[in-house]
Amino acid sequence: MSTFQAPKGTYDLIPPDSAKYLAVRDAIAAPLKNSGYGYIETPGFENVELFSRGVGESTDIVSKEMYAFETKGGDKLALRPEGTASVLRAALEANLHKAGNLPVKLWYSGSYYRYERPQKGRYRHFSQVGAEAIGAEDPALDAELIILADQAYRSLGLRQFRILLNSLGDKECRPVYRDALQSFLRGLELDEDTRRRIEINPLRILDDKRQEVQKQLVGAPMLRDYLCDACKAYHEEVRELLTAAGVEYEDDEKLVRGLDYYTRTTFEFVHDGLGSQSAVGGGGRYDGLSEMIGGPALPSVGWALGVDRTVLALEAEGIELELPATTSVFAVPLGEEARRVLFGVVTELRRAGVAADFSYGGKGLKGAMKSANRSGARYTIVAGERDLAEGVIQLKDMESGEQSPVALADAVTAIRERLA
RNA sequence: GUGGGUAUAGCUCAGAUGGUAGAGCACCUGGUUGUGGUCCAGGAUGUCGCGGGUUCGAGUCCCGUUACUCACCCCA
Repeated sequence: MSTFQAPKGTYDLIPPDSAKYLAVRDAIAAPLKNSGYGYIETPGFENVELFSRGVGESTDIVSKEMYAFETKGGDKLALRPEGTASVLRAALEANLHKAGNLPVKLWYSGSYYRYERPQKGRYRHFSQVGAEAIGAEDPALDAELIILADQAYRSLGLRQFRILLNSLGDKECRPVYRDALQSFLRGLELDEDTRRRIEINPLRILDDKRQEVQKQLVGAPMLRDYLCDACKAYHEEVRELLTAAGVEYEDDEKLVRGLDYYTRTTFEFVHDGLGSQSAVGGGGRYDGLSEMIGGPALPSVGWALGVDRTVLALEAEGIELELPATTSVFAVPLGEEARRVLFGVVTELRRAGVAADFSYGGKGLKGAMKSANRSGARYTIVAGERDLAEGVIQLKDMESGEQSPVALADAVTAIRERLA
């Protein structure tokens, strides 16, 4: 313990748990890499205006939770609270949409920042893997993304997650619904904060978790009844494609996302073993976002999955990922000469692609063997004066405890054969 | 931002009614002067979150404070 500790709402990823995070990121990315998505990396901070216009001034993310600051040069920046606006900005800036190959499909992995009260599954610095398909209006694209997320979760062994699906309508039909909903909500008994939300983001009130609120929402106008024919047909096609792919989902008319840019298809992946922060991933279509940030019309769809929450979900289901042992061979030297010789063998092994480690710090044999054991290595190589005089090193199988001499000259080859 | 809970060894936690601390695991040493994991024997470890108060005496009671945590809210 030093004088300092990680700031509120943040945590350090340390071994051995950190290996799980790497594995989860890889597992989520794998289906994307396999489906035409290219990797993109954008800065950790952006012009604050990108988020206030893109994500929406009315959202909590922008109005209350953004780490915004001014630089010495007077630029107004913000740590990114989400990925979609940045990725779209970068794609537009690089003119990826003009290369004549729409949709532009991108995936990313990184850290995001929101100033919130921390709790289980909710941190001020969190990690997401995301995917965006920019510049095409095609229900198959919406379906593809949902299917790929489903595939990612299943490849990790997760089973107890649900996919919630809804359509938010488009710029034709949503405003009509919004008016109807507002009229309805204004007649209810609600607290001040919620009343304010009627005016800025009425749809959000639908998924308020408080029972006294939910009771009053009985009989509220439902978006489904207001969807225009185009939105209805589009949504129906997404549903059919998912069903044909064998992906199970639940229609949830109250599913609303907290970012203003979403239109039409919207979905959320929830896990019931996580307590309050049950959404492990979410996304949807954002056909208007490009124009909102000054670009051309580019209908797009995307999602982001929370790495931290996915790890929590794995723990909730009691899933242990099968992670390969980090070290295959551990070297234990006895004496100075052996130290030089075995260090050379370790270097050769590593160059040959074998995960090898060495007993550093001049430990005694007993302590060095203990380190060998803790490393998880399948084999330990031991050598002292006696062995070197005979031109051999001892190769010990840590599982069986059996040990046999191997000629030093072809030790690397012999070890590789054993490991194969 | 609002409400609840918790804070004791590296970790997980026990310490009724106030009498200055304990377990399990982990760790270290030895049994094995060239062998880990198992087994046996032994050992070290704490400003009891921090500050103040009550008391002859506070890990225990009271006040404050900080951190953590869960829920609301929000969302990945």
